[in-house]
Amino acid sequence: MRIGELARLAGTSTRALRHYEERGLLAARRLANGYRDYSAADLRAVEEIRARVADGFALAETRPFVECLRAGEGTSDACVDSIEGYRRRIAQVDAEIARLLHSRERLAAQLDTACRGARGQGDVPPALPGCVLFPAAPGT
Amino acid sequence: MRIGELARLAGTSTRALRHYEERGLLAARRLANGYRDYSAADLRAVEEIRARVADGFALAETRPFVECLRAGEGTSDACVDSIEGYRRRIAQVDAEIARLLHSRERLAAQLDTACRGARGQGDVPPALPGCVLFPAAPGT
DNA sequence: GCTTGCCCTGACGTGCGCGTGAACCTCTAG
DNA sequence: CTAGAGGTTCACGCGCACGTCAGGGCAAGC
Repeated sequence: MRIGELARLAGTSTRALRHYEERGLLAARRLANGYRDYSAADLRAVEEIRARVADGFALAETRPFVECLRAGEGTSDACVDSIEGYRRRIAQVDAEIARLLHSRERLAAQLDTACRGARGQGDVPPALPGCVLFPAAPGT
Repeated sequence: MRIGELARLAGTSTRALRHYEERGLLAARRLANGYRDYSAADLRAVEEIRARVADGFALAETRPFVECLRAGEGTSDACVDSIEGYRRRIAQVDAEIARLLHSRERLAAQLDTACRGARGQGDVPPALPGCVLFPAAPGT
């Protein structure tokens, strides 16, 4: 198939596919007229890339998964490198979540004190806008 | 005080302070020789900016807080705009946390199936590296 | 006069995943 | 024959918070 069809099937853009090629993640055969020619395996590769990127992997970090695909024929995360990749990414995600939870606590505290001490610019209504009971962070 | 001292006191760089000025967040008097001259109020303003940025506010979004400082003399979040800012940011943080939690679930599932089905490149030891019991996400 | 340390104003570099033309070629249908 | 849809490479733009030169001036000690 050609680049437009692959882009549609993978739910992305032709520009992205060319970008993957520039980064060495995707190699296309060429037709006689110079057009890129992709196979079903390439579609799998692109889906793999998109899936990893959607979970926060950088493009370069998707390389082991793609190479594993090429080697393993069909399944993606059958390689040892993939396991390391998953673990590292999970650790990053956990760190980020922890950071955001702390940040949320600080923000909620600030909102609280702001609501108590707010004088406003001018008249402040008895019920301050946005100072209602506030739900907790997701996952807590 | 001059820019170097302010940067040290606020724990940031002179470049950052000039950047804040470019963005209209910080206005400095000038000495006869053209050097920037800052006051204690400016230090408070910079601390406010840094605190907001540390909690994920964009530079432009710190403006209401800084203006509130200038108006309110001393306290930061006494203005109505601040409350709106806190609420919006908390909503963003919650959305981001939710996104990361979903991502983490997918990653953990992937890691699990990878650990079960891993063939590896070559010999795979009985205990796969990185396939130990894995802790849950923070805050769950 | 020389060094040293601080300050000044531009203005480009960084990281990253593409978006968005420009200018051109290729195939197909009417 | 011609339009139109799709392909090609090249290369700049973007967002954002600064880092990092480059090329100067100012003040103080020796």
